[in-house]
Amino acid sequence: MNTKIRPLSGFPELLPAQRVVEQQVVDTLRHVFELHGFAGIETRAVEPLDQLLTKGETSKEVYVLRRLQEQEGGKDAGLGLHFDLTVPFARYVVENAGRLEFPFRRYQVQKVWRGERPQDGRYREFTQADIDVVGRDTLSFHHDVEVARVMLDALRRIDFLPGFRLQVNNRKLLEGYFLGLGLDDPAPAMTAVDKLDKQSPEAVAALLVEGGLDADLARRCLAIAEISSTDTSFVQQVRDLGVEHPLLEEGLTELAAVVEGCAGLVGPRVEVVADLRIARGLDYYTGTVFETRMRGHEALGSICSGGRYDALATDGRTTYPGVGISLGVSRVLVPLISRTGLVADRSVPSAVLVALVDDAPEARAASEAVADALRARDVACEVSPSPQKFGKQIRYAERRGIPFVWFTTAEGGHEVKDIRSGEQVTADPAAWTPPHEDLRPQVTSHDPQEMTK
RNA sequence: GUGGGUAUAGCUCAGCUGGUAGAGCGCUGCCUUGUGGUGGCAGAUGUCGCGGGUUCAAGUCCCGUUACUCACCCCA
Repeated sequence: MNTKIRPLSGFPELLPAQRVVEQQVVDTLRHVFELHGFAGIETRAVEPLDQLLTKGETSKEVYVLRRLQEQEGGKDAGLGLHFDLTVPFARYVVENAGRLEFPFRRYQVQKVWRGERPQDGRYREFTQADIDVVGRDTLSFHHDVEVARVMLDALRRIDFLPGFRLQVNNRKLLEGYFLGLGLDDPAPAMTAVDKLDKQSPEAVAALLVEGGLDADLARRCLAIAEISSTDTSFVQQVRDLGVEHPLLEEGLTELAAVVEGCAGLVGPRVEVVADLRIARGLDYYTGTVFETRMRGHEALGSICSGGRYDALATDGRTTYPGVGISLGVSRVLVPLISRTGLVADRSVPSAVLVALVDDAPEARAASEAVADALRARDVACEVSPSPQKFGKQIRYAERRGIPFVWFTTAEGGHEVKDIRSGEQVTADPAAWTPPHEDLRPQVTSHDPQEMTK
């Protein structure tokens, strides 16, 4: 074994049959995003460091750019690889505000980089798929509902993935509740409540008491976090806690609207729940917040998150409020691929291998002519690399998952063989087409139970 | 950044209290002189992560190191 060449932790790479899965996911996302009228953009991979760090405390996670052949007095410092797509997008909006139409709706599928310690489902280089809607000065609330609906629509169409549970909350609701309880600063209570996912209520309550709350108040803070419902019944449950505050009312109304607005997309693979624990660590969220769990893989954490941010982008005079949601493409796929063996049924696009009779140039030309005739009708195919025995050529196809092998007979006739069934029939290169399902690589869930669980 | 685990063939792994390396799968060839898959036969492949130490002798014990991995933190 060559010890010098090893995988780099946190930088996943896929084999061709696995890459097909990722490509199909991205294709579907793009298709659905465009169906909903979102325009695609791509931003540069690097941003000025100060821009990247406006988001807060994550400075250590940014990869700083440095040239290996640095000139004297080189001034490359100050650039870093972006660690999400929201911050570069906010910069892009401000930079191009004069040339964009608002509200501006865009999708963006790109690699991002984070210097965190890698783990299952956590990578240092990974792909995110974002959709956001940004307004100038104001942005209607109904876009909060819209981005959730678009993402759910996309996810439910990727039918080889397990089911999802979208968990929604609203920061106004939490903040209003905590203010209504009499807390001076609701922020610590919000981050504490967010930890209920991993820590026991007792531990979180202890955290709050450490922060200066008395035990009873801490308990009341946690009371709201225990509430969740797949319909709007959470509203009454919150009211029963007997806390009043205008912000709380606003949050309740908005959250109820998101739950109701997404109801039409709920189905066997899509669940929507108002979960009042969800607060999100990032501090720029101001209203709606989303997290998403993948059924059977809850330990991965949220695979799709986002929310409302009222002031992420500003040029000092104008602010551009937005709402968006971000799917961790790598977080969804890489664990699925390695755990359940999710792959396409072939490692090449070819639906047909055109066999080669002998080494003569005319033989290759004849096979290429067949291949070109097939390609003219969008049938992906390739000519056999060498005129081995037909058994070997068939095996070449089989190894790659190519379903059909094309033979030209000595008399100039044509036959095509389905190597799965062994059936071989005469065929016309100018007319024959494989069944629709064999035209492109197919992805099927390795474990069908995953989908219906 | 903090703490634990692991490192042997392409892959998954075995190797007991130290005696110079194995299995399954995969791969190559032949049985099968131009139609694969099943079956039979034959075959190839390892600086046992790296460096040092103990020992007559180290894959095995000790130290260091690197990588991978899991948990915390944080997040997609």
